[in-house]
Formats: sequence, structure tokens, C-alpha cells
Amino acid sequence: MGKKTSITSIAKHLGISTTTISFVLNGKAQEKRISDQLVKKVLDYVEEIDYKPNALARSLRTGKSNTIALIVEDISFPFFSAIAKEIEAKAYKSGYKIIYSSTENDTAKTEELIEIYQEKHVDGYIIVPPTGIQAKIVELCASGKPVVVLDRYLEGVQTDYVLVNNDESVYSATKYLIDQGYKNIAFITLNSLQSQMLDRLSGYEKAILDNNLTPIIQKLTPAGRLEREKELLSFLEKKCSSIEAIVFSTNYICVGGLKAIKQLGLRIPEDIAVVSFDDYELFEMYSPAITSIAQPIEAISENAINLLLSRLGKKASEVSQNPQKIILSTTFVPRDSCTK
Amino acid sequence: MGKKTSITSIAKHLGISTTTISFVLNGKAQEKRISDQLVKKVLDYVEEIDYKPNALARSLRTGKSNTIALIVEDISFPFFSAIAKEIEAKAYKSGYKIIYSSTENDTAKTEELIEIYQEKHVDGYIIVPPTGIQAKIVELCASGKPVVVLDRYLEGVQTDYVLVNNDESVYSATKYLIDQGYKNIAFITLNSLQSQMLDRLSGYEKAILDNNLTPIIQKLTPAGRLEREKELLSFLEKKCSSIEAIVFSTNYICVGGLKAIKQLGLRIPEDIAVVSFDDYELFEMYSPAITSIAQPIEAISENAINLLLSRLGKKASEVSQNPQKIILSTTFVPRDSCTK
DNA sequence: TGATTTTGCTAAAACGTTTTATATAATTGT
DNA sequence: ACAATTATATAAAACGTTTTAGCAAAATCA
Repeated sequence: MGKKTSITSIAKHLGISTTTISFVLNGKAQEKRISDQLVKKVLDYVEEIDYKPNALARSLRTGKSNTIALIVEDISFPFFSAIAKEIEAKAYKSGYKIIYSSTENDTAKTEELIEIYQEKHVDGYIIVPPTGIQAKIVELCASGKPVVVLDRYLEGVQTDYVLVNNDESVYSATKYLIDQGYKNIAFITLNSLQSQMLDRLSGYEKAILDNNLTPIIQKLTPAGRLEREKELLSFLEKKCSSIEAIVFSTNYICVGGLKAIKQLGLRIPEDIAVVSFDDYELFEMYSPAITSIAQPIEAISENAINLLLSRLGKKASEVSQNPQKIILSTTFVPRDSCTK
Repeated sequence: MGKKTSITSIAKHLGISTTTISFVLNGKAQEKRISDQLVKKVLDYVEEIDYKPNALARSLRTGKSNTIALIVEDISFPFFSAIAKEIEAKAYKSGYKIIYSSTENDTAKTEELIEIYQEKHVDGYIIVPPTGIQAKIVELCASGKPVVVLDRYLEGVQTDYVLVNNDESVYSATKYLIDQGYKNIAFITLNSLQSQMLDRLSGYEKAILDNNLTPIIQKLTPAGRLEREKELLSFLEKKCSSIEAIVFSTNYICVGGLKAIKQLGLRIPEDIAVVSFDDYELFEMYSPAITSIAQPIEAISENAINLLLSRLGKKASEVSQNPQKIILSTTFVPRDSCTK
């Protein structure tokens, strides 16, 4: 009751050295030739007093914290929370804990977060980066800790990536609409420089131009849901008569679009067809069900954590060697929202 | 480049003691009467080499890790990820980081998680407990770290709670259906001993009995979404002719129910009315929109983290004093799924 | 038997901080 | 001018591990 249990107090009580205890507890008894009886003595006592080593002290000494930082845009977005769950589960099995935060695409906040994680000597990073964070990430990579970037590509940052083929996905979804006979197809996205958004846009543009159609592009203000929904409503109000179909660059914009469409009394797909990037349970259940481009959440998570874990096993010098760029395929999920 | 920067290397370089540097860096220069020029010298150099203190060493010495453990049922559930976001944001402002995990209602896994967090010397806990974890939580509380329990009540565990008035909420929602003229009202829940589920059930039962109606209760297998949906379908198939309305004990069961209702070709609310506990974006957008009992996510999160932060400021002896039981009210959100 | 190797264990340094107790110099009071 | 106080800075212990280097006893070898 008096003194806290520690390897030192155990050593004192058993009349042996801390070294021995440490060896036993770390499974090095064999290797270090600790006699079986002493091993038993230690293990029995440790069991008896229910001793738990102090992970902080261990981390300080070893330089490993067994913690991975997960930095996403917003943990409350289904896409990210689903990834968070998968990653946590896999990390847990390898003895790693996850410490997370939401950037809300705020670069300054993200930089600060990274600094805090560095101070905590986190072993590795899985990051969904906001724009403008390149320099900080380069610096982070240089620190020797493995970094896996998710969802977005950062020009000039040499590290592991797990991405999806955004442009191709949107190209073929747009092509699908064209093949269905739609001609006036709009693309609604965020006014953002994030690579995944640009790629989706460019996929749309290519498909439109390849088929001699006219692009109709609307870029919404990124911050503020209410503001976005207002913009959406006024855009649709003005353009709905001339637009036959819409491709939304992400699911939450699509949700706003659906609200606007309902409010304006438009019918899907008769008045307007709809496709969304990033699937969502809502889309499956909606009437009519909304066609979408589903991201392989499990594969993304699995690749990210596997990549990180494999780097974690390596020497610091090999951590940044041969960076991988894994590009996964999406799944087009045709539903009722765009059948002529 | 050679040696890592540490307070010691700085001390050596500046020809002063580590004590001084520590005082300066911790804002104790005034209190400890470090001369202004020396303070400047330290700060300038620290800035120059961009020194970051080692949080592990600090935590080891101080016993504070500035980390809070968030243990929820499943971080990918919208309810929990929304809470996670709020909690993280507030904790961040107070200098705390969040380390999370999903229990999946697995008691053994949860016990193990708690042990790992104890080893990491986490400063406090916010827990959504699975059943059977009482003893472990009592033990955890006894360790002197503050513990806030969320969403569920644990008999015999003296600690802070943040809950909602489950029984009253379901009572009045059921009463609402009765007032609308519905008589054969079913309650579909999980076969679970979790307090929030039991309370919701008892709210339903009270309302039914108070109005001289006959309870119709269906308990589904907790684990396995597919299995649950199959059970739901077969239940509805058998009973749909005799049931006029259903109250679902939680949103994901309701989603399963909606699928089954659709599959059976039943109309809402004409053939069957629906109310769900726990609101969901899908419910607002569904056709018809689904009436629900919305939990005050922000208030839950805020109360939980505030409670924890206030305890964190206190001495270990006061941590468990005067435990709070905060019971928040839900909001009934009437929509089109139950208007006769 | 004496030299060598193997076995079994440990002393002590190191990880990078914070904090207590204390030393010295400068200032003030009388 | 001497004591008492205040200002400034530091030495050293402590937090609880891991790990390197090494010691003594026992076993093996020649």
C-alpha cells in the first residue's frame, strides 16, 4: 500500500536485481539464461501483486511508445470513423494504441497537432492532410518516423500513400451518365485545392470533353454546412431547368443537394439524375436509391495500417526507403437515381 | 545533428543548469526569480534550435500524461463518432489528447484495454461500458483516476455518469403513438442487459400498461448485423398484419427494420408506423421522414468532458468525492412516419 | 590439474524531465 | 559595519524502466 509497485520494489522484495526481473518480464529469460526457478519466482510474485509495468518509463528508455497518431479531417464523418475503427482494430492486434484528432482542414491546427505528437514520441503517423501542410510533413518524414498519407496526394512529399483512383472513378461514372443519354451534366464540388477534389473534377472534365459536351461546374464554399446548402439551393434554383444530371464530388455535398432537390420539388431521376462520390448508408435507403462511387474503406484502412506496421519493424534508415503509392479502385454502385 | 536535443544538451551549450531551463520553459521564471536576460537567452536558443521537450520524460516525472482514454462501443457508429469529435475538440483546448478504442461490447477486450491504459498512465477515462465490467470499473475508480461513464448506468459503481432519461423518453414517444390512435404497438430491441436498453424497454412497457394495451416485445440477437436483419424480417413477416406501429430501441435496428418493411412492401405510416430511438441523418431524409427520439450529443459530450476536466484539476483524494449523475433530456422529433 | 567456456546473475548507466534543497551574491536594514 | 533578507542560480535526486558490460561460480576441456 505504501510504495507504488515498480520493478525496483519487486527487486527489493525478492532480493534480486531489477535486471533479472526485466529480462523475465520481457521474455528474455531463456536468452539471458535465467534459471527456471528464478523465473517462476518472479512470475509468481508479479502475478500475486498484479504488477503492471509503467509504459511511460519503458517508452522513455526504449524510444518506442507503441502509439500511432491518426489525423483525419473529421472523425465524425462516416468515412473517417469507419477507417478509424478498422485501423484501431488492426493496430490493437499488433500492440499499438491509436491517438486521434480532427484537423477540420485547418493547416495551423494540424501543424500544432503534429508537434504535440512528436513531443509524445508517437511511433508512426497516418494522416489525411489539409492543403499547405507539405513542408511540415516533409519535416516529419525527415524525423525518421514512418508516415502514411491517406486520401490525398501531396506534391513533393516522398512517403507512403494510400489513395483511390479518383479521376478514373469519376470519369467512368460520368461516362455512365452520358451512356444513359444525359447531356447536360453538372459537377458540384468544393472550392478546394485538395488533390482528391481536383482529381475528381478532372475526371469529370475529361469525360465531358471526350464526349463533346459542355462542362457545368459549381464550386461551393468549403467551410460551413449551412452556407453550402444555401449556395446549393440557389444554384439549383437557377440551373435546374437546364441540367439533367449532377455528379457530386463527395457524399455530404450530395446530401445537401438532395435536400435542395426535395425543397425545389424536383423528381429524381425524372427531372434530375444524381450520382455521388463516396457511398453512404443513406444513399442505399433513399427513395430513389442514389447511385454512388463507393470507396473501399476496408482496403484503405488495411493497406494504411499494414504499410505503417511494416515500416515500424524497420530501422530508421530504411523507414523512408522505397515509398509506396497504393492506388485502390472504387466500386461503382448503380442505383435508381440515374436510370432514364 | 549528433546528439539529440534535450534540456541537458541545451544546458551544456548555454553553460547553465537544466533546472533553470526547466523553470523558464514551464513559465516559472518569475516565481523562481530567473533574471530577464537569462530567460531571454534560454528562450532565444530554444526557439533557434526548435527544441521540443520530451513529453514521455515529463510524464514519467510528473505522473501526468495529458491523455484521456475514450472507450466506446464502436467508434464507427455515428452517435459515438460525433461524441468523439466533440470530446476531442474540448480536450484539445485544455491540453489533453484522446486515445480511443471500440469495445464492441466485449467485456474481456474492455478489461484488457483498461489495463493497457493504466500502464500508459492515462489521466482519466470516459467509458461506454459493456455489461459485466462493473468490478473492473470499481477497481479503476479505486486507482484514483477520474472515470466518467457514458450512455449506460452500472449498478453499484460510484462514479460520474452522463446519461439520458431513456425510460421517460420512450414512455412519452409510445404515449405519442397511443394518442395518435395506434393500439398494437410493438417494441423491437436487443436481447441485452445494458441499462439503457432495459430502461427504454421499461418506458415502453409502462406506457403500454398505463393505457391498458398489450405489449408486443421482440428481442434480437445483439451480435451480427445480418443475423439481426434476418430475425427482423421473419418477425415482421409473421406479425405485420397485427401490428400498427413499432418503436425501435436504437437507430441501427430501425435501419434494419426499414429495410425489412420495404422488402415486405409495407407502407409507412399507412400499414405500419415507426419511431426510433436515437436520431440519424437518414431518418430526416427518408421517405417518409422517420420520427425519432434525438439524444443531445453535444450536451452529452460537453458534460462528460467538463466533468472529467474538473476532476482532473483535483487532488486524488477528492477525485471520487460526490459523484455526479447527470441525466439529460432527449428531444422528440415528430416526422411523417407516424401520423395517422 | 589448470585453462577455458558456460551458466546465472547483477551493478550501474541511460532515457529526459521536474523539483527540492541549498549555495552564493547582492541588497536592505539598523 | 554586521546581520538579515532577497535575488539568482544550481546540484542532485527522483520518476521506472532497459540494457551494456562484467563478475563469480560451475562445468567442460585438454
